[in-house]
Amino acid sequence: MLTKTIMSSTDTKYSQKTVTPSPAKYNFREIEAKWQALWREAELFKASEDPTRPKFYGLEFFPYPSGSGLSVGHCRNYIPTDVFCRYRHMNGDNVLHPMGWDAFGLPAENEAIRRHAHPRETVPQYIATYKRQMNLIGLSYDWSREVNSSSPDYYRWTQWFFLLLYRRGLAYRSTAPANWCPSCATVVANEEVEQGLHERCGTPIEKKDLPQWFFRITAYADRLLDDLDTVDWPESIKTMQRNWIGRSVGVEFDMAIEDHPGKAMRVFTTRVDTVFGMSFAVLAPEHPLVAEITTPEHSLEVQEYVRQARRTSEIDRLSTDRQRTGCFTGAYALNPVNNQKVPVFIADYVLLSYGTGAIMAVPGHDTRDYDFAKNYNLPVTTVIAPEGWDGQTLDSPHTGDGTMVNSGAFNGLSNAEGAHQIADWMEQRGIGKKQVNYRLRDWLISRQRYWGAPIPIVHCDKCGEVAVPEDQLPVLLPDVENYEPPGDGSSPLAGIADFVNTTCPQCSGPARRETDTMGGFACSSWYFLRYADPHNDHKPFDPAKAAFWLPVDLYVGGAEHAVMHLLYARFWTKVIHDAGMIGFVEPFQRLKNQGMMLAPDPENPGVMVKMSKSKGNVVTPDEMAQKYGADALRVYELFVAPFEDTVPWSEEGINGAWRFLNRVYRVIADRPQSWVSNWRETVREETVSEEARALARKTHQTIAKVTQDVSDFAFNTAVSALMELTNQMYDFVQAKNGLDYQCAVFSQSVESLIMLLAPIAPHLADELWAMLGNDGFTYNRPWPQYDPEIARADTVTIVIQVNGKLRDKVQAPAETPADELEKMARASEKVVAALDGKSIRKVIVVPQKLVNVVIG
RNA sequence: GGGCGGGUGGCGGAACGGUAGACGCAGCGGACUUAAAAUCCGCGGCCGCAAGGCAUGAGGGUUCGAAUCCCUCCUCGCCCA
Repeated sequence: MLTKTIMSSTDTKYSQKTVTPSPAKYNFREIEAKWQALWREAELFKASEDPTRPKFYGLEFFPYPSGSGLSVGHCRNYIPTDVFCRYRHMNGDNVLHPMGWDAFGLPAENEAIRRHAHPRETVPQYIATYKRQMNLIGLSYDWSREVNSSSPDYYRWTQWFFLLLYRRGLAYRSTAPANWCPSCATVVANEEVEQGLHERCGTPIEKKDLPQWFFRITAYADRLLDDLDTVDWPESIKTMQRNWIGRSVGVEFDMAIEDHPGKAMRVFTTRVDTVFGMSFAVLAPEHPLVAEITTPEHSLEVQEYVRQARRTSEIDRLSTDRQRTGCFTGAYALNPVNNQKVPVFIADYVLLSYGTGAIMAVPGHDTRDYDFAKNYNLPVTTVIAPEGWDGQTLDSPHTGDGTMVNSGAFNGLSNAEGAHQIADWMEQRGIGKKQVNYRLRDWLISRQRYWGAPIPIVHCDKCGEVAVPEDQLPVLLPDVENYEPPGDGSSPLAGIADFVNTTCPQCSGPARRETDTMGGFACSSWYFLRYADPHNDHKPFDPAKAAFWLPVDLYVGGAEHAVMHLLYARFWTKVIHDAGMIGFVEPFQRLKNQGMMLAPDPENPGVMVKMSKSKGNVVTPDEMAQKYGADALRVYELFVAPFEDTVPWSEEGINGAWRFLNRVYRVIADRPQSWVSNWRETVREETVSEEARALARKTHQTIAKVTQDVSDFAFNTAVSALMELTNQMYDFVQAKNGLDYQCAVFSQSVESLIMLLAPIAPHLADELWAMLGNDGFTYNRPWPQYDPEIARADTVTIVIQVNGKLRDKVQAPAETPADELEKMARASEKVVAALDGKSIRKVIVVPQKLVNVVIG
């Protein structure tokens, strides 16, 4: 009886209860250590830059090295990307596959504070662990290009890019209510707020007015949207980005306020086609106009409502299953298209931060307005008639398309056409203006934290805000013992006099340094460029080198970064392009998101949850490499499910992968004498027997299948094809009855299997290749090519159906013509039996596949 | 509430509109073994002695033929609210 226990990584002795694979003949520990050393010695994965060959740049998301190290869950990203890079190299590409560390930022700092250890100490330790684990599972990184975002020779250039954005008017400082995380004691970007909570620590986000640095990403909103059409990304990620940018086209217009000459409320609407159906108007409670237009008799009530709204989170305010509340201001506004007087309300479902913070309300055609109107007994007018409308007021809002009614001169038009005409008409008469609105806000980059790149700005009483000259970069992060955030909204750097006090680069007078640091997303917005030229002391990168390697051909990481990192990196890329440093506008050509790895939740038996240190259900690659080998871990992670799918961890599964590798090892290593290195010269004349032809056919089919599957990221079916080939090689060997033999056909299969397996289980592949007397690494061998002639089946099974139901099967030569197949089907006893007096109405023939006899 | 994905054996999963369940895990039977492990061979959706029938979340539709395409519904996951 096999039972599994998860061992701690320090426990090298197996308990009696664990699955203990017999070492058999496949000594993976020895083999893997040996080949990893040889690869390192040969600098095998150092990127070559041969201009006569194509380039391939494969990259994983910039990892933040955490104290818990890598789990087998993280490997679902690294292993497939590694397979792909190795595959491209065997196809003759110059391959760049670099790795580095997103070491600045909140996670590293918070972890350091929790452990009472300085990030300067902990980060290098964590990096060493990650690096050791990555090498342990055989990842093919060019470590000579390793970067670390917290190192001055890296963040010097992050600061350089900050100044580039600053010079181009894309970085600015402004005081605005910002998302404040009280637990992290810093402001954070919109993108880091999830359901009103800080996505890093789960603390409810508050609003705080502080002077903050922003990047003007909104200036690039249209390009960020449009260029999505040019990249090969999962459609879901593109949709998320489009939604996040949230472009909406509409009309902005002013409404005069009765008894307040000169005052107007400006509203934004995406449904100007419904403007004739306006029955009231709504201001956001925080709107500055509220105080000015509220009549004395409504003043108390309005003030109370505003207080309440300020206390309510945006999530609640926008929630659809909440009662729509509001409060009448006593004021009236004029609808400019028909001069109708409408009451002005405040309501918390209107947000000051979106559009103009004021809306026209059309209860006939908007659900929220409708709910509100019902609560406050406001009139509902139908202006877009659904098909077959009987002229009665509808008892639910009609939000779809229709024909315009009750809309003056525009009656009878389709609402789509009406929207255009009304917008034009309003523009002509100077009433309104077409306007594009975005949900996207500028990117808040300031952090009141220690562990980040200091913002390279100096504040001078005389000169104001002054950029630190480029030759004075980097602005070094001071080495201090105490870096806990003071919590009052100032940065820990603000308390360090040596850092703060400086001279103005312009007038040389006394000045103060900016004490905010940049959020971690700045570092990860350009690291993929640095890998092209990681040691450049004069520039962030040499444009020629960037032109050679970029854009990234394949970018692999978790879908959780769908918005933040990917949007920011795209933005910086466009800015760097506009500055003339690169020739492309999208950094990542092809994007892939791996699925999560789940593990049992120790607190809820039977429930699978994401593997995490806090849950205590982490399985490490170290344990698995020790027990089954890195190659088995790689095979298992590739085989278990499609790359994008979430899967549960299973130790039985990796045991199966290990068994497969043993079968591969034995089928080759048990009969080295059967290997003929010159099989190419004799293989044709040898494939005369049916079994030899079958093996040759299977081999070439497998080459075709694995090549296609790896290109498509369908690693699970690629592995299963290799298993099938291995099984058939055993069949072939058994047919040889254990005799000593030399065989070109078998050698062809052996070599193909080794090479197809090389990106997947590289240690074993190199070992087997060397065992057969060959020199060098499989990494440097050409990828096998298949011959469609040999791969083609010469006999096929033809399925015979009657009325679409399977009735019989016959074997036929692949090239049997359709009329011949039909004859065979009509002759089938099963067909004759099914006919039973009925007549054949039709016969469908699909050559090489089936015949369907339709009777009735 | 909206958007995007999924629902196929005991389990992970295969399947250009054309033999549903490849490959693997677990299971069962056998060989080898003093015994076990490992390995090897074989069996395996459900009902039925069989012929055959029923099967890809449920129900409709298109088609000679649907896991696959269309509609309605149920359900799970992710993202946005």
